[in-house]
Amino acid sequence: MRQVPHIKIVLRYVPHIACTRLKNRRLFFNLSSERHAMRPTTKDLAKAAGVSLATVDRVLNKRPGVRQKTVEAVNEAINKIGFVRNLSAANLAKSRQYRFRFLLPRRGDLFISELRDRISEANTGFSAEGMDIAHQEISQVDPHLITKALLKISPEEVDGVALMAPESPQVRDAAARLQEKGVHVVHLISGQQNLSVMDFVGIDNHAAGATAARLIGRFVCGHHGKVMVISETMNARDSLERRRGFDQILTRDYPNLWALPSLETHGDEARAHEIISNAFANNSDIVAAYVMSSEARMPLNAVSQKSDPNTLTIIAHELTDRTRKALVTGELDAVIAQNPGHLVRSSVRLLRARCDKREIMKSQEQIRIEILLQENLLPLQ
Amino acid sequence: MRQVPHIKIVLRYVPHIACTRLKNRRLFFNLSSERHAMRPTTKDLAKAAGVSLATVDRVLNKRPGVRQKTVEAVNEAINKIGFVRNLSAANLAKSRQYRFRFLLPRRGDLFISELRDRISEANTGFSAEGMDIAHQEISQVDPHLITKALLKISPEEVDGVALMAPESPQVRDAAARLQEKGVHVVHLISGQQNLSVMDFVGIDNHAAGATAARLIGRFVCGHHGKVMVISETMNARDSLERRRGFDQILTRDYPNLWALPSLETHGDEARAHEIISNAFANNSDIVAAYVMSSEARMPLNAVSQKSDPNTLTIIAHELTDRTRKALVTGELDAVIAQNPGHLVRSSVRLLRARCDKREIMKSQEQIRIEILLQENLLPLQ
DNA sequence: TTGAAAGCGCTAACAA
DNA sequence: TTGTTAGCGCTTTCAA
Repeated sequence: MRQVPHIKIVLRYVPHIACTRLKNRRLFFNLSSERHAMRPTTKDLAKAAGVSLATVDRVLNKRPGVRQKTVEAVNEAINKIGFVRNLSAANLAKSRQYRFRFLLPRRGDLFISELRDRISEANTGFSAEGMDIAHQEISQVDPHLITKALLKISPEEVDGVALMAPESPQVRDAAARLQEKGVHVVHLISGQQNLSVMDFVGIDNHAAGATAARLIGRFVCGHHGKVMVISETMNARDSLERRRGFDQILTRDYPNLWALPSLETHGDEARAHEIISNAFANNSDIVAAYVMSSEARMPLNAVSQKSDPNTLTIIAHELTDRTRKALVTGELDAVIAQNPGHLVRSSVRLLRARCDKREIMKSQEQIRIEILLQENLLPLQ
Repeated sequence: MRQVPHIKIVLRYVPHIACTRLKNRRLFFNLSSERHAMRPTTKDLAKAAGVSLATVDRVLNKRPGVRQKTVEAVNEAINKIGFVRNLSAANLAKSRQYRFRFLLPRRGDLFISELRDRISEANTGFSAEGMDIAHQEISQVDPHLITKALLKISPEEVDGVALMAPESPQVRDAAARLQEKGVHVVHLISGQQNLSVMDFVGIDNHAAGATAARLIGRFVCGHHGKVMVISETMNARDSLERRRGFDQILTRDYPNLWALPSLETHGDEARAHEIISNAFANNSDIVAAYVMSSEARMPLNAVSQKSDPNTLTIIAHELTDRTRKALVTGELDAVIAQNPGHLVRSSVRLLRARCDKREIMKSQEQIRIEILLQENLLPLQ
C-alpha cells in the first residue's frame, strides 16, 4: 500500500470509484513518478522499438512490407515491455462489422426452433460488438437447393456462414467455393467433422452414440431383449456415426441386448407411427429405444403410444420442450444433448476468428455431450 | 444487390476484403446517399434527441443530473433510430482496468490445481480486455484467517473477489464489509447460494446429490445393499446440501439401498484409509459409494484398495486427472462435474457486470451439472 | 442541467 | 520500407 500524495486531486478524478480507471492511475503514478503499473500502449511499444506507430501496427497484424529485422526488433520490444494489445481499441479503429448467417433446414421442429431462438439471442448479445447475426432457412429436400442457396451468398453481404445441412459432394463443393470467395463457412451439427479443412461445430457423433449405448446398457440391468433405433434418415453422416458408436458399445459390452435395424421416419408423422407400430408388433421383446435424430417429438409420441414407458428404457437427443417434459414425467430415461446456445456462440467465435485470421482455442470450442436426467436439468435454460 | 457507383474508389479503400468495414460502407452510402444501413452512433443519437453528446452519455449510463424530460427524449430517440452502443468504444474511452482475485483454499489437491490453471488461462484470455486476474491461496483451517485475508483486501488494489471458502458468519460479515468498501464479491463453489444478495457461482448442490443418487440407484439394478458416502467434511454447506439431495432420491426411489452415515476424511490420507476400511469391515453388503467432496483422490484410493471396483458402483465429483483415469479404467462409474473453466469465466463475467453496474443473464451463468461417463469424456479438455 | 472538446489505443490512407 | 496523421465511438473534464 503506497501513500497517495495530494489525495484530493485524485478523488476529484474519481467520481464513481467502482473499478480502477487507468486515467487516474496514470495521474497517480505520474505524480509519484512511478509509471510501471500502466499497461504499455502501441505508442510505448513504438518508442521502445525505435519505430513508428504504423510499423508497430504492421508487425502486430502481420502485414507485409516490413523488414525482417524491424519485425524482430518490434517483437523483442513486445516481450521486453510486456505489451498486450487493447482489443477494444483495435476493434474501434477498424470499425469492423461482421455479418454472419446461419443456414438452417426449413423442415425442422422443436430443436431447430430452439436454435433459432439462440441465434436471435446471439444477435442481441453480440450486436454491441459489431456483429450482425441472422438465420435463414433452406430447403433440404434436394442437395441442389442447398447448393443454390450457398452460391447466392455474396461476400459483399455476408462475412460468414454457419451451415447446418447434410453432407454431400455438391454441398461440399459449394461451401469450398464460398470460402474461396472470402465467405467463411463452418459446418454446424451435421456435415463433415474432422475430415475437411472447414470447421465443424457440434458433438462427436460417434461418442454420442456410444454414450447412448452405455446408458441403455446400464439402465436395462442385464435384461435380455431388443433395442429399437429410430432416426429421421440414415443418409446423413451424423446418423451413421451415431449408429456406429452405438453398435460398437452395445455389441461389445451388452450381449444381452440386440439392436434392431434403424427405422427411418423421414420426418413424417404417419410414417413414424406406422413403422414403429410394426416394429413393436414384430418384436415382443423390445426393452429399449434409442431416438437418434435431433427431432425427437414424433418418434417419442409414436413409441409412447405403443408401449409402456415405465418398462421401456428410452434415450433421445437434444433438450426441447418435448424431451424436457418427457424427462420430468419419466417417459424418457435420459437425454443426450448439445447445448444450442453453445453451438451458436461457438460458431460465431469461430467465424469471427476466421475473419480476423486469428487462431482459436480448439479445446474451448469443443461441444460437450451432455447427459441430462430429471435431476440435473437446470430450472431455467 | 445495389449497384456501387465509382467502384474503383471503393476498391481502393478495401485492401483486405475479409470482413466488412464500416468506413467503406460509410463512403459507399455517402456516395449513393443512402445512410440507413450504418449503425447510428452517439452523435447521431445526440442529433436525433436534440441534445449534446455529454447528455446522451449521461442518459446512456444512467448518471444523475439530467432532467426527466431530457432523459425521455433521448430514450425515445434511441428507439427511433435503433441505437446500439458500441462496447469497444465505451471500453476504450473508459480505459478501465478490472483487477479480480480468486481466493482458493491452500489445502487443495487436484481440483484446486485445475481451477488455478483455468484462472491463469482466463488471465491470458481476458488481458486484452483490460482484465488482470490472479489467484491467491488462503488457509481454511480457521474462519478467522479467511476473514483476515478478506479484510486485507483494499478497493485500491482489487475490484472484485471470487471467494471459495466454507460458509460461516464471520466470513459472511467480512464479505459484506468488503462489498461496502466497493470490492465486489462472488461466492465460488462453496459458500451461500441463493440465500444472500451476493452472487453464487457453482452448481446446485442439492440437485448434484440427487443426480448422484439417481445414477447409483439405476446402476445398482435393484440389488439390495448399503451405500457408502464419503466427504471431506460435513461442516460445509455444500456437503450438507449434496447429502440432502442424495438421501431424498435414494429413500424415495430406491428402498433396496441404504445410505450409511457420511464418513469425513478431513483431507487426511491415513484417516481416509482407516475410516473407509472400518466401514467395509463393519458392512459386508456395501454395493455403492458416493464420493461427495470435490477432491476425490484420497477417498477413491482408499475405496479401490478395499473393494472390487467391478462389483461396486462408485460415483465421484469433479473431473481431474485421477477421476478421468478412474473413469477410463472403469474404477469409477460416473463423474458429476462442474466445469472449472466455466466457473472461472462465469465469475469473471459476474464481477465485471457488477463493476459496470450491468445486469447479467442469470440463465447463461448457471453452471450445469455434468454427468461424465467413459464415453462422453472429451479428448481434450 | 447542459455542452464543448480533449482524449482512450489502435488502424489505415497517404506521403515520403 | 517507413512515418505522419486523422479518425473510430464513447467518456469525462471543465466551463457555462
